[in-house]
Amino acid sequence: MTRRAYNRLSQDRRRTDLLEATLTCVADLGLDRAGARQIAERAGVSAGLIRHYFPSKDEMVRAAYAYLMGQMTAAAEDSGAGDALSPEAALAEVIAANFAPPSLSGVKVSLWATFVGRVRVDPAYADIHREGYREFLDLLEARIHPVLVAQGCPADPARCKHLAIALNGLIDGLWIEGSLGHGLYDARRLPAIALAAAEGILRLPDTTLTRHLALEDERS
Amino acid sequence: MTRRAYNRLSQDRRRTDLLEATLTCVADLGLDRAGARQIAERAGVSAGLIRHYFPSKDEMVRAAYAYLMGQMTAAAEDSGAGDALSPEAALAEVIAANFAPPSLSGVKVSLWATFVGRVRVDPAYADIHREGYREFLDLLEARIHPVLVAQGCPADPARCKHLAIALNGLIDGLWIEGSLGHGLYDARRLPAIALAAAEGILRLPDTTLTRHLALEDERS
DNA sequence: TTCGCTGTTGTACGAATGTAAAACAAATCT
DNA sequence: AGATTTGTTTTACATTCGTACAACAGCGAA
Repeated sequence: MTRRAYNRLSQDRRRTDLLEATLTCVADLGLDRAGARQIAERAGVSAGLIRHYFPSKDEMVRAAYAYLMGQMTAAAEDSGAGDALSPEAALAEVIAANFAPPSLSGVKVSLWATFVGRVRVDPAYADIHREGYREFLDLLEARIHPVLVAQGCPADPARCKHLAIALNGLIDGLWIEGSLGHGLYDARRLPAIALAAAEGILRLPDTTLTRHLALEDERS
Repeated sequence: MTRRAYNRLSQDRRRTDLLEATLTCVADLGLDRAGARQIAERAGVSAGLIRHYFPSKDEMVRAAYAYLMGQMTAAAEDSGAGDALSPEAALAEVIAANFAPPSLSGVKVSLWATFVGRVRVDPAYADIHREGYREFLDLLEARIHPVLVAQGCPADPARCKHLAIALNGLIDGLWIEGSLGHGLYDARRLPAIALAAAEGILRLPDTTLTRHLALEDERS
């Protein structure tokens, strides 16, 4: 029997190919059915190669989780940091970005949930999760503070942190249910719902954040 | 070799034993390592018995998810429905119940997340999830409406629904992060954070909900 | 060109998986 | 008490899993 033709790829390229194939398989099949052979096939590679890049399949899955979280937090940190926006617009953009593609994605939520299911059991997953959560919390806090001072609201660190925790909860919960697409309501209303709720949580005047909705629609 | 001693149980008892063993195994080991043999052992039963109660192991896992969601929604519907509380106190209780045991639980979040990870791929999981989500949404809406009218706020159905969606997101997100116990802040502050944020989302005066916090502490 | 290196494939193996079906025992019925 | 039913265990089997390892092939260096 003749061997399969193949071409050598750079280490980094092959590695991320494997990681992305892992994510695709986990999202499509679930953690239990995402076997080494299927991941390798999806990456266009034979199964034995996995052990050449990762000490074990479990470690590869862990690395895939870290890879996913890295992508997501990087995307979050990019949003609302572009030009010199007003503090209110920047905060609104960070919030609203979670309710439009690519953040709003059934695949991403499936992966996120699958991995979160292991946080309690596997310390490595717990570390990755904690790190991602902390980064997003810090980002929110940094975006909240200037808005509060600009609006003349109390902005002591303790209050900012509590508000960031609440805002993060709101975003997470809405993002999950919205991305799952259960069809109980129109997901296109999520940005408006989220921004209005954020206004309330921060005790800002009406339309302080929601008035930046139309701008984003025009820009896209 | 002598056979194992055993005693017959009622069908319902054996069934729920198997379902609870399934949940324990999934929470402790993850979906992939929760094998039929381990679940059976945890239920004090031999592996072959599973097929006597469920057409397949996958169907048993699905049934375990439905069982878990049934427990959780039943617990949610009980909270704040006891005696003749004020609308504000009833709403506060429904919200705060999510941030104290038994709702606030690492095991429950792990299970919830693990199963949500299959929603996108398996329609049976999607149905169970949608049903539980809808029920909690309806419960929140029913608790929100009387508060709004009592406070003289606008309470049309569309607004109530949007507020329920936002409030559910807030609760879900805070519940997840709080139950995972990442140690980034003291989880005992969650009820206060959640109630204050809910006040803001509903645009209620300060302490409308939070003043019911002390009462709950005293009662327990 | 030839050599050496290493990324890659193919195969093999033990363990674990879900499931089927036979053997058995405990309760129920007559 | 004996017969019957059925909940339960046991054994068996085909499959799949993760992994180890030897063989091979592409590529740069000499």
